[in-house]
Amino acid sequence: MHDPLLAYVRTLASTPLTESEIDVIKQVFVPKKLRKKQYFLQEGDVCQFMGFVVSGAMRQYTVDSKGVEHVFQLSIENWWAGDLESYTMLTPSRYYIDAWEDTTLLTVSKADKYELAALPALGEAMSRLDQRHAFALQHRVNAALSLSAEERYAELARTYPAFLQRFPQHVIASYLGITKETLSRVRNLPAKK
Amino acid sequence: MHDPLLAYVRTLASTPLTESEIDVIKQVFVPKKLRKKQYFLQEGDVCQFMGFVVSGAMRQYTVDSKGVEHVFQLSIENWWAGDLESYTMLTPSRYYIDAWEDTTLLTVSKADKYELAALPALGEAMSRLDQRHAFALQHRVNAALSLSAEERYAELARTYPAFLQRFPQHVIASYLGITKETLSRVRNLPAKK
DNA sequence: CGCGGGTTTGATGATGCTCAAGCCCGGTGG
DNA sequence: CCACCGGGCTTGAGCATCATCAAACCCGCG
Repeated sequence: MHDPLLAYVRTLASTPLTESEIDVIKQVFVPKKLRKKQYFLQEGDVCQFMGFVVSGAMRQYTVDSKGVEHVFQLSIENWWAGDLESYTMLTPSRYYIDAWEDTTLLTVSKADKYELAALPALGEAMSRLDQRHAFALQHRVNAALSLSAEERYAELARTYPAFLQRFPQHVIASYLGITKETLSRVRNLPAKK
Repeated sequence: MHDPLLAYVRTLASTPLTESEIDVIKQVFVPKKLRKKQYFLQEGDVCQFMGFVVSGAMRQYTVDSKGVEHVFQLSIENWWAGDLESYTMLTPSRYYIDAWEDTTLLTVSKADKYELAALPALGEAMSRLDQRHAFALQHRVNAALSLSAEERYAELARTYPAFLQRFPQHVIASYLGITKETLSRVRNLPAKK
């Protein structure tokens, strides 16, 4: 059950995990199953848990005043799900998070996460994780501000091709900040060149 | 010289700073002055220092294949300057960073930053800093993907009004991902309502 | 067979970009 | 002192990109 998470943590840590560290991880990460379409978080709630995706696929999005969904984050195996800001600041979230497929998560509360951070190897792993997260966001800001729809799609296809297999186009389109019609055209035009 | 930085760190830490912590900070943060237009970092270089802005204003931007500048980050007093990804991964940066006004920085190397992180109060402060940074990026991704030019400008004016005083409109426009002409129109239209 | 979810295609329109011109204003040098 | 220049801001006309709305299609499934 916890194996994918342990493997993941090992890629982040600079030292091998000790037995006791492995025990703590198994203890604080509690499994949770979500059915397709089931909510993990709803707007207005405080995000009490971060979830490591063991299997399945999830979607994090806002709903604007016109009722349109704006996908902010997609998560598949070996990614995280949760609203980090709500989780760390204990503020109500602006996001919905739900399962796009039946999904298995390993969830950890904020208090337990502090316990983890106290262990040297895991504290280091977590700060690396936060860094990676920040870098990914940095790239997305860049892409969103300075690339066209076609370029953004090409970049996604290059960087995270797995997403394209797992989510339908209208979800991908929203993630890219464009409409499904535009995505459809952008995908088909290059084929005709 | 270091007072603004110490005050800033105190807002991040949960415990008062000890004498020895203050000493370490004064030791590892070395002052640097930049003249207007002077580079702090150039594309292709590895970012060796992060800089805390004591006075002045700085600009971080990429230059695309057509020679157009895309402003990614603006920094004034009590903000940081530097390419965090290049700094932590030791990879060549895609950014230029230069001084928009004459600027005084307190710079810290990566090695010295690790020394700081080892002290409990400062390690905590730094991880909070990283978190804040991530939250700000998260908001920007949202804004870039789901708001119009007018809405993005309004949000900036609300969130960081100080920027509007310190940078000319064409710089603000680039930061928002729009052209200076569009920004000019967006600013003047609401006035006529 | 019909239905729901997803994708495609077309017509139209809004938003924002490009290119070009003109204005304002604060230097700087004759 | 004034003429000029550069940087910044504005305005306008035309255009590209992308959104919207609507219709049709496709296909897996009850």
